[in-house]
Amino acid sequence: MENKVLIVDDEKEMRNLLSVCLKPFGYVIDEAQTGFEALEKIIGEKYDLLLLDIMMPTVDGFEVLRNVREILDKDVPIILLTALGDTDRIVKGLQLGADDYIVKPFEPRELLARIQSVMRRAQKSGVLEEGKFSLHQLLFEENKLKVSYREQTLPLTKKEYKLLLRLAKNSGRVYSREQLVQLEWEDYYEGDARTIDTHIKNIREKLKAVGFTKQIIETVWGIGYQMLEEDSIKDE
Amino acid sequence: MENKVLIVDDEKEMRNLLSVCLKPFGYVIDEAQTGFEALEKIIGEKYDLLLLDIMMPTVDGFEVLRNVREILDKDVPIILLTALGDTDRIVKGLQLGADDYIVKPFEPRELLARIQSVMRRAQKSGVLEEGKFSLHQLLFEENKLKVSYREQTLPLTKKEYKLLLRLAKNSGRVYSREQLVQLEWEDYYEGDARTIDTHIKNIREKLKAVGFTKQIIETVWGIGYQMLEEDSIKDE
DNA sequence: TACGTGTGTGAAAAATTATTAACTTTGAAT
DNA sequence: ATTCAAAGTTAATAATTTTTCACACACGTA
Repeated sequence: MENKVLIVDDEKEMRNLLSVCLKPFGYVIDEAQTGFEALEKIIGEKYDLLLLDIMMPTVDGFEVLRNVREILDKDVPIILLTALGDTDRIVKGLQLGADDYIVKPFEPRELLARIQSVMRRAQKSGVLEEGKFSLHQLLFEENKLKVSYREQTLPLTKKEYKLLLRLAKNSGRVYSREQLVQLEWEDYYEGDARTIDTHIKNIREKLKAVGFTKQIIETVWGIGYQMLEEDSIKDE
Repeated sequence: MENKVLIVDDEKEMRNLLSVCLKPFGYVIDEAQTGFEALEKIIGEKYDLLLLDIMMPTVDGFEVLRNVREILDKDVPIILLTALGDTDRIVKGLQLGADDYIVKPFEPRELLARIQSVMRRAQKSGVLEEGKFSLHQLLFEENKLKVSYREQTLPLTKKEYKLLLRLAKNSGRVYSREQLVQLEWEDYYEGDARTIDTHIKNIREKLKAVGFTKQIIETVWGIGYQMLEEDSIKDE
């Protein structure tokens, strides 16, 4: 597989140096001398990595970074080229969404290591989309411990979230209060299982608060609670 | 695909009735008259579903249920056959790990619906194994919001968990305090980003408390924090 | 319809978690 | 070696979450 790298730096020497370091490892190099040129190239082509000098005349690295992240290519890995000790710019760059930075002058070995690391991560992050699912129009994002309905996030507490997640992941299954308490609470729980009632109540309330009115958490009289299955026409 | 069902009931009539209900839908039926016989059969063969009468002489349904769940087949779907209004036994049964129950006398239509529902769930639950990963010998179980090291669960609070999860899922990436605060906290956060320091400290402490001594959360001086990548030999 | 339980609900109490602030230690740069 | 700023640490305070309790209400049964 061929990785295309765009080197953005106003100094020709630096571009050459980077280029020489990378070519032996099979990277396909493209260069831009100004921020403006870089943006043009990125519009025209899909790169696998950007090596971006911060300090350049007119359109500087931040400008490029911002444009790329906001419009052009939200996900391309970006490594900043910075001057030694310039922590202010590094922090700013990382905050703008750069993936990593490297200080000039750099060890070729380190450059390679960082590039590989960043690109490895970029590949993983595609898979990172897992853990999302939706049920009854509710969107569950497990990575963020977030449940939302039409863009509105439910402000769930930890226990509420766990409870709702379990019910959702096992929709259709009936749980007794005792089971829920044992399953979700660390270790063994001595107290009153009716604390579940209160949590259920609060969850239902928070659902209503975002405009979600369907009663998806059902009370099973004498037994406990269950979340309705997606397609269920209430049985019994 | 052929689904094998074991019907466990001491009354021949009931076994026949169930059998007649299910056969037309392609289920392959096997029967056991006693709890003991049921256990023998389950040892000898893999079933896709158990229909289990609770009240039987000698070895009752609970006994069978317990044995199956603890030793023989932890995951086979089990539907209890119970008498009307016998909520005590139903609750106990569900607590012992039954998936559902049906009261005698039952509607064939309902029986079928419940069977299908339970089996659909059983298939899903295989996929439910997602969201587990490990890093540096730490086991992350996103479904349970749990992180553990050698079977010991870290008693993390919600924010600690989120923080650790994010760092872990993006190991190698450096985050500034500001980024972490924005990413993990709902809405916008006005306060001091150094609250992150305290959280990091507490996480590190909890890691030590379970005997995990490697320093995987690194401080990047002047910038923020990062989790080491799995295989990284500390660069720079 | 009346009864005995099981559940919904609101608010107080208890417990836990998150943040802040002050102080100590560490690291980088001169 | 000295200095300054950043990070570690601790403890107090603030905020939130969780549990409990009491009472109202609903459900199934006689």
